Amino acid sequence: MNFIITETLNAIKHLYQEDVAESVINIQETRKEFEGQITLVVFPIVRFSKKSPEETANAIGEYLLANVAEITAFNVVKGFLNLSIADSYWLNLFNNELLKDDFLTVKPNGKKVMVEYSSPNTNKPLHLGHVRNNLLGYSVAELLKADGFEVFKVNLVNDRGIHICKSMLAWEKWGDGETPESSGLKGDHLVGKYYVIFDKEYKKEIDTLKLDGQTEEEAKKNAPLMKEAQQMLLKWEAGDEGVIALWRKMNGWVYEGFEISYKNLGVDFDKYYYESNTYLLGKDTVDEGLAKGVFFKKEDGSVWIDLTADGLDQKLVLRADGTSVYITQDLGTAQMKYDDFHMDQSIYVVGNEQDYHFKVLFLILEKLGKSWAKGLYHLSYGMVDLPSGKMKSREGTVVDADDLVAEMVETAKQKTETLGKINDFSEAEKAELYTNIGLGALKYFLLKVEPKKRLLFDPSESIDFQGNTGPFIQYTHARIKSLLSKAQYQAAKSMEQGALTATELDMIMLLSKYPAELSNAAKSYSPAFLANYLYELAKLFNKFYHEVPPIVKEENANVKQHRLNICSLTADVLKAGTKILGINVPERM
RNA sequence: GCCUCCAUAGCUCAGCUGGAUAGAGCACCGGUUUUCUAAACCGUAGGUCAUAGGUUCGAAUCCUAUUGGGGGUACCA
Repeated sequence: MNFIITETLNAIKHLYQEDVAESVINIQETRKEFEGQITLVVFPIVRFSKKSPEETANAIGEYLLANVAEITAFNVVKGFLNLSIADSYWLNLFNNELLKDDFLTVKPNGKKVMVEYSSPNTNKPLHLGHVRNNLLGYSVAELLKADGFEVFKVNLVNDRGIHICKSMLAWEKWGDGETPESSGLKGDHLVGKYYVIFDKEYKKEIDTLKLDGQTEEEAKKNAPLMKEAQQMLLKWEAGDEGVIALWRKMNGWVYEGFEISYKNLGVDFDKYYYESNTYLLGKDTVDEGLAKGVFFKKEDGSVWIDLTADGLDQKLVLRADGTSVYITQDLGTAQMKYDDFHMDQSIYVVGNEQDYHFKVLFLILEKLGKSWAKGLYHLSYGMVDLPSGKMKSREGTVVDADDLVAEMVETAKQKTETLGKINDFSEAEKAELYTNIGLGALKYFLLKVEPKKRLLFDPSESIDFQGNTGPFIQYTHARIKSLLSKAQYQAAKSMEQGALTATELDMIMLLSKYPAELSNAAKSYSPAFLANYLYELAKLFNKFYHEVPPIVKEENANVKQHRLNICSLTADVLKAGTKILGINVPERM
């Protein structure tokens, strides 16, 4: 559409002897209720033409009609100049640009980006909140890959700390030797069970202490279980063999469980980092900061940074006893990750409850003069809430990831069976299809919403399979594939030179926007933009499909080839786009 | 208290860097299958874009304040 901008600039120069900036030219798609495809908003030009909007629009319209071959007509509504572009222009665009092999691919841009996501605690199974994180992280990584980046997906596993010791302690006390093998419970669920047991027993102790006259705060601190857990953490840090062995065993169970969950969700990682290896990092960075005068030491020996000039607070970066806090570790880990990969950008996919933390972290790294600090980005996403409020692992008010996936697949199975279209599938093919549809529904449901918005999930209302959903897009793809196969489609340019139907034209315009939509989604780190585009495309295709007479029976070979080309490209775009969302589109469903 | 994010149809969400009469899906009501997959298509209905100001030729969009909700807030991660 660049030629319209150029020609409009020419028009203004010719008509009003003004050289105006390109930003003055405001082009948009023509609204459906008016004639034309491209609309020039003339209000910004009025101050140069010194004429009324209508007069200006008409003058520019006349000029464009006379001087630009592709423009076949125009009309003016208030300050809007609606331009009709020749069908031949759209057909050429379609045949020469959109049908090129590289239409769906972007050249490598030579930049490296790291996406850190998932980052689970090893004391409980994944729940719906983690699912959002995983799908978002995976999808953003794929999005950046599709936009030309070299991408590293990493998972920083929180495998140590007091919360891990809680489930270890509870298992030791009440586990009675239970293992995933002995009870048949998935490893992460088994460990999670003891985390809950700890909490329950801990609360009992608190209640008892409170009856003895202690305050809530005192009781929390003095509860024997908590003291024991803290003892255990000290032992762990001291390298106590028994504790380490137990820790290895239970973490091993969790990893086996996570492996399954990750596989079911279809997410993967290029590298795992473990906090048990990184929790001591960052002290060098603290020294560096002190040497550079970025940090300062208080009388008690604790190290701080003063960010009040930046509108933030004073922040502790090292405790008086020399032990790390969360941010100490993150400073060190950030350095290590950069040393490992030398990436240009680094994305942290972490919930919005940590907005402040990352603001501080990035600011500190910048103040330390890290050249790579400007490439850091916190992809903050909203929590997934239930109608009853926040999900809490300890209280058992969570939607379990494994259960949810299983439910979705089961629903897909029931719906598919009811429709009875795939009775000739093998059992394995059926199972694969149910998985793809169930997960397609779940993934689309979570990804179509802008990341930063909080998400409400009502377990009593099942996720839809109709309308603006994953299965709708999958269905559209399957339908096209079936059509192409019936028509024995062969890829080739068509010689069609006739008139386009309105919907055909809309299809070409919408298809042509794919690269820009992709790139915009990548720049915004928002799979939601892509998801919404794909939905729009599928929806428009279904309208097109319904409107045109059966293509398979079309007698005009050029028209037939042309329409099949539209179908084929639509299927390709849907497939490429959904792949980025982690959704598989079936050939039949 | 302070910081920050959010608020659009009964529900779940779109609405890109300000542009024409604010759009989808679900749910509701009605229609479409001797024609390429009806998980589809077409139609009816549904709105004071939280509220009040401001900037602008023009505001759901930008600014300020207020209300409501989420999150954070110096030794948890």
